Amino acid sequence: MSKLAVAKVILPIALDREFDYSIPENYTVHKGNRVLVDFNRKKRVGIVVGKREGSKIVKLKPLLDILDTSTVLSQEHIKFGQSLCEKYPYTLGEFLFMMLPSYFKKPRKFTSLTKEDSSMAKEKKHKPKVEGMPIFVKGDAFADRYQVWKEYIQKALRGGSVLICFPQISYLKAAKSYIEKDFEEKVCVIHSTMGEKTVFDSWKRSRQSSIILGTRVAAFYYPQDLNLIIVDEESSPYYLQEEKPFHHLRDVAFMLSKLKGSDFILSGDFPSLEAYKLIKDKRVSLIEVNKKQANIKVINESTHRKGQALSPLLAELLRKSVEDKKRAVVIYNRKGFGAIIACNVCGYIYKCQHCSTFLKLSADGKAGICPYCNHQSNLPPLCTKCKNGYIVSRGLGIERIGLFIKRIFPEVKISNWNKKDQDSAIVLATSGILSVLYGGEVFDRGFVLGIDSALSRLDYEATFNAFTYISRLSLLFKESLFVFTHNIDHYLFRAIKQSWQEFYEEELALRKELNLPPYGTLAKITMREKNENRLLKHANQLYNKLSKQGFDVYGPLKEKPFKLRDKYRYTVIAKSKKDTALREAINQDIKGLRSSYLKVAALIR
DNA sequence: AGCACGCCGACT
DNA sequence: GTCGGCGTGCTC
Repeated sequence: MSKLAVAKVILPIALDREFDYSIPENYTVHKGNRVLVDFNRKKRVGIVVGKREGSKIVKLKPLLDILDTSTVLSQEHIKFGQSLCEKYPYTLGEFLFMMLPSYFKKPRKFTSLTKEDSSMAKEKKHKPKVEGMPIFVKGDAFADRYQVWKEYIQKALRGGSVLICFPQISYLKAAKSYIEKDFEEKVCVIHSTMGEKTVFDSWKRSRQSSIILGTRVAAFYYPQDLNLIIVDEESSPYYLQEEKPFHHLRDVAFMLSKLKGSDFILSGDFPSLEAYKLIKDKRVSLIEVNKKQANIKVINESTHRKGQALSPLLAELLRKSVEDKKRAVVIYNRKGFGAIIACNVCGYIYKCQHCSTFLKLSADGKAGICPYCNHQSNLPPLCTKCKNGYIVSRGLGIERIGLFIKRIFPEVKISNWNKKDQDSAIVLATSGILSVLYGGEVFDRGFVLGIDSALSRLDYEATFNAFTYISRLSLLFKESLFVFTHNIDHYLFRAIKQSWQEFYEEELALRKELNLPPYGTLAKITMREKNENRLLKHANQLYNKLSKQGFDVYGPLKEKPFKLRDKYRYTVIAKSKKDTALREAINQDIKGLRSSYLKVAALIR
């Protein structure tokens, strides 16, 4: 065997394998460098994760180019990627390329700009952590939580950088204005809608002693001198990435803080059950600031017919609010006029050609648009079925509710929450209004509609999510929040009158009994393919495999929507007390199922 | 994952 | 003939 210098290269594909390439004699390569290689007759950007002498492969291709003069990913980044692979059934290639701004995914040369950059390569040890245990900062308003963080941020900045994650861009923007008042020159913003060049510039700026404000993608771009991680609105469902590589930011941030030895702060108005359990088990300490007394009133509508234009009880309460000269907010969590489009004569409902979904009216009102695949279809002037009627938007959206209200109160000023009209007596809102919690704006009375449909979802987190949704909304109102339901016996409506801890304890007990997270591990495996029957066969196969291995298995269940972009989708759910056993089994089982027509994705938590 | 290659049934 | 769906194997 010749003593040939060989680089082990990882490529951004769903193959958990490294590929050997020979290093030409005049090249110097380091671990963490990006390189250009010929892979399967195509030029691709890869990352060098190791070197060796010689290879088992006889016909090695050479590296075509070294793209970085300084290492873009440290050894520690690679290690972090490897630990992510252990936790989630995805490849090192998929995770490593998440740690790089997309600017680096193209074969662009990158030259180290400042001498500070070289500190990345040296991987020097940074300051030891300040706190012992992670903390949870619980506070209703962002401003209150931030006051607690501030001291930690100042301390951490002395020896390095701070990463603060927000679930949504609207929250991030609201928080940015606060934080910039204190740390203006240090703030860098990174989120996924920013555009390649802007992310790249922020990434460069954030390599040393900065405060990175970002959405969940920013955690993967962490700098070498990271000293403190803060996850705000920690219980937000936006932290769960529902496409591959699936992950939950809370877990990713936790792993990162352990790896870096950095301080860790979870924060929010209401913790997730996962965080609450950590607090309960004394693995996270709780700091509670400025608790507001919520005033929630449940309105029983069970004596009224469902589907009425506007609930008479709501109309009555709104009239009273207007009379009392109070500012009322009507909250319904669906944007636009309605959910579907249909013929006004024969009632035919228009569906997407590629999905089992109903089309909704596009924003300009001229086309039918699929809410899942975004496919647009032109609307015929007359209904294609009966050739007799017009196509109209049907179903309920916040704008239609607004029309109903306008009809009852023609002289009252009504506006949308995100418009500037600050003096409206009635404000229309979707859940987006929660971002004003960051600004601290307060209305008088709130009216929540449509909570029943959130509760009817087949989802073990539905009640918990509805609880935090209502509790959070209640913080916006000086007087009270009215919640309308046809389902008054649901335990949620008893729970929201108790203290949050009581509800959390009850919900935890339920999870424990059912072996659900945070007590057990839950895996949701979704499979999709064009042929419905064959897909069902495959889904049953997976079901049998998992149940033979002794896991609690459910399904196959039809995903919603069942057909998406011309592919049918089934889900199999598996539960286990043994976390690693389940993860390993799924890793194995889905490998055996992969083929060119069957796509498998697994969400494990 | 992507893609080339090869097999086979369907159809102008 | 040839087009397209789909199984298999390979990537340093």
